[in-house]
Amino acid sequence: MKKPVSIKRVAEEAGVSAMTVSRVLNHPEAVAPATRDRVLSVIAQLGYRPNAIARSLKLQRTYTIGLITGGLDNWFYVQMSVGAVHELRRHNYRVLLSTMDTDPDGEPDFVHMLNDQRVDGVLLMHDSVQIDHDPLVRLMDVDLPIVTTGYRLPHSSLRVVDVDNVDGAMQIMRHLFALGHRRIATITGSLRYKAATDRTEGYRLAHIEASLPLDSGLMCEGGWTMDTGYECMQNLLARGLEFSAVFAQNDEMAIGAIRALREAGLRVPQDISVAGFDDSNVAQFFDPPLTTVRQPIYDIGVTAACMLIGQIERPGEQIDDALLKTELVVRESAAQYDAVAHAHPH
Amino acid sequence: MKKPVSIKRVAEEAGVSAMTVSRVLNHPEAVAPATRDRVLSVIAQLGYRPNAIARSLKLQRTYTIGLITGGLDNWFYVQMSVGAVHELRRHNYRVLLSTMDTDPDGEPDFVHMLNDQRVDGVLLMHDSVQIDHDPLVRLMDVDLPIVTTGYRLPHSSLRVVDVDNVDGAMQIMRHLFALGHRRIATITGSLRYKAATDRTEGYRLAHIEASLPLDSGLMCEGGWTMDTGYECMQNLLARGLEFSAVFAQNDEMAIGAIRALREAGLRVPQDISVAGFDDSNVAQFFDPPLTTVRQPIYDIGVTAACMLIGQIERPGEQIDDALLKTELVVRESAAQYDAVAHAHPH
DNA sequence: TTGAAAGCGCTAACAC
DNA sequence: GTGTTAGCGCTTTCAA
Repeated sequence: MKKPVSIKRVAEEAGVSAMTVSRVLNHPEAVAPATRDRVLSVIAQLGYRPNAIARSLKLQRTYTIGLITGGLDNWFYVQMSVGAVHELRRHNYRVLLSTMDTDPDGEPDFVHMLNDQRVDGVLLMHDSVQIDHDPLVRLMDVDLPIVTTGYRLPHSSLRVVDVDNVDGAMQIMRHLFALGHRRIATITGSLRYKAATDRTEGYRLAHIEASLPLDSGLMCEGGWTMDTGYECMQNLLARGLEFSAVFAQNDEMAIGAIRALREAGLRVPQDISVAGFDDSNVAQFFDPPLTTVRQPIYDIGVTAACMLIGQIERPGEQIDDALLKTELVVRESAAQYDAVAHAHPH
Repeated sequence: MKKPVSIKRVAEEAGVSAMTVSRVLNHPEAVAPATRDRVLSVIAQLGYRPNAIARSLKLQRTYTIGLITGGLDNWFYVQMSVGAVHELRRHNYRVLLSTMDTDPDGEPDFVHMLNDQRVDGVLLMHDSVQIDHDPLVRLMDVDLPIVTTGYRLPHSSLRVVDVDNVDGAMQIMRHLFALGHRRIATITGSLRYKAATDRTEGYRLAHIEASLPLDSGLMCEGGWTMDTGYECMQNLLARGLEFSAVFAQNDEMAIGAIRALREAGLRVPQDISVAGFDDSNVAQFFDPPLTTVRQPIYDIGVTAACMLIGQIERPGEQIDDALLKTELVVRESAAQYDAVAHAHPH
C-alpha cells in the first residue's frame, strides 16, 4: 500500500508552501505564473490529486448526493436513476446509492446515510404514495435539500418532480373518444397512489370535456400488476354493462386485461379497444402493440437532479415543483369503434 | 440550516471530554457504566451521529466502495449490482456509484473516483473483454483492492469473479446430444470476449467427450445481439450444411436465430432445436420458451462484494478468483431429434 | 504574491 | 477510567 501523495509532499517538491499549492488548484489567478507552472508540473509528475475527504471536512460540502431508489430491480426506477446520474455527473457530483430496505435495527439504510453528513442532498425515487406516517418523515429532521419523484410528504421543505398524470389520462381518453368510443371502462391503479387518483381524475375530466356521462359501474380498482388487471377485466365483464374500450392505468394491467378479454372470446382491438399507460419496455413488443402514454422517465431523473443541485448551490432560491408532460403513443391495441360489432351482443 | 451536533457538543452536555464520547461509541467496555449511560442518553437526546467524513479522514478508511457498472440500462449489470449492494450493505459499507462513461476531458469518471481517495476498494462490473490497453490499466496505479466480474487485465493485483462458461456450454451441449442431435451448429458471441471463447471451448470439449467430430462450417461468430443472431442463422442456412440443432451463445442471439429459421420456413423446435445462454428475463416468456443456461447473476454480485470486503479488511490474505456454477434450464426450444424429419431435406 | 496559523470533527497514543 | 495532545489533509483568514 503506497501512500498517496499529499499536498505537503507537492509543496516540498516544488519549494513552496502547501497554501500555494492549494491556491494553484482553487484560485490559480492569485498565483504568480512562474510559481504556478512549477507547481503544476510537480502535480502532474507526482500524479497528485487532492484528498476529497479532507476537502469535504474543511468545506462542509461533499459534492455527493444520496440517491435513494425504490428498487433497482424495477425498470422504472432504474431509468430515472440513469437520468439523474448523468445529470449529476455533468455537474461533478458523486452519487451515493441507497435503498429503502431496512436493516436489522429496523432503521432504513438511507436514514443513516443522511445523518452521517456524507451527502449534500438527497434524491428520492420512489412510488408516489401519499403517506403521513413513514420512516421518511424523519428525513425532515435533517435539514438537507431533498427532491422526490412523485413521493409526497405532508411537509413543505421538499420539492417534487412528477408527471402530469391528469393530462396524460385526458390525452388517452380524447384519443379513444376520437375513435368513436362512448362507453369506456377504466382499470385504475391502487388508489393509495397519487398517480392513480390523478389518472382517474383525467378520466373524469375527459368525460366532462366531451359532455359524456360518467358511469361508476365502468370503474374497477386494480393494483398495478398484470394479475389485478386480469381480475378487474373479468369483474367488469361480469357486470354485464356495455362498453367498447378500456383504459388500463398502466401497461401491465392492460396486458392482464387483454388476457382476460381473450379468454372471454373477445378480440383486441376488433371487439374491445384497450389502452395502457407508461409505455413500459414491453408495450411495443406485445401483441397487439399497446396504445399507451409515454412518460419521460429519463427526464424525470434529469429534472430532479437539476432541481436538487439548484437547491444545494443556491439555497434560499425559490424552486417550484416540476410537472412533466406526457405523450400519447398510438399503436394497435385501440381501434375505431365498430358500430356493427357492438350492435350485436358479444 | 441548523448545524448538526458534534462530538464536542455532546461532551459538554454530558460533562465529559470528547474522548470519552468517542470511546462510548467505539470502545464502550473501556468506559465506566455510569458515565456511559449518561453519555448515551445525551447522544439519544441530541440525536447525535458521528460525522462520517471526519471519521474517514482520521481513520484513512471510508467504509465506502466504488461500484463501477458497465451500464445501468443493462439488466445484467443491474442484477449483479443489486447482489453486490445487498452484500455490501450487510457489512455496513456504502456504495459510490460510477460508470465507464468518459467526461469531456476524455477521462473516465471512475478514475477520478479512485484518485479522490473516497473509496476503500472498487467493484468493476463490466463485460469480460480481454484488453491490454485500456483506461483501466490506470486503475492499477492506484493501490486499491479491486474485484471485477469477468473483466480481465494483464495484472495480478486484481481478483476476478466469473461464471464457469466452459462448463455451462458443455451442459447445454450434453443436453442436445442426449436429445439425439449429432450435428449442432453454434453462433458464438464476439470472440473478443472471454465469455465467447470459453463457451466455444465448452462446445469443443463436449464434442470430444461425445467422440463426435467438429465441423468448423457449423460455427459462426456473432456479436451478442438479436441482429447478429439473425444474420448468423441466415449465414449458416446458406452454407447448405446439415444440422438439427443450434447453440446460440446467448438468449438474444437465440431469439434472432429463431426469427431467421421461421423466415426460412423452419419450425422451432420441430425442425431445428435452438438453445440459448444466460436465462435472461425474456427467455421464459418467449415463444417457444427457451432452453438455456442460467447464470447466478445475483450471486456474482454477492461473491464479488464478499471478496472485495475480504481484501479490504484482511489485506495480505490470499484470495482466489471465484468461478461460479451455471445451471441447465430445460424449456421448449430444444426437442428430441426427429430422424424422419431430417431424412428429407427441408 | 506568498506564508503561518488555525481549525473542520474525529480518534490513537499517551498521560494521569 | 478519563483527559490532554496531536494530527489526518485540506482551505480560510490574516499578516508579511
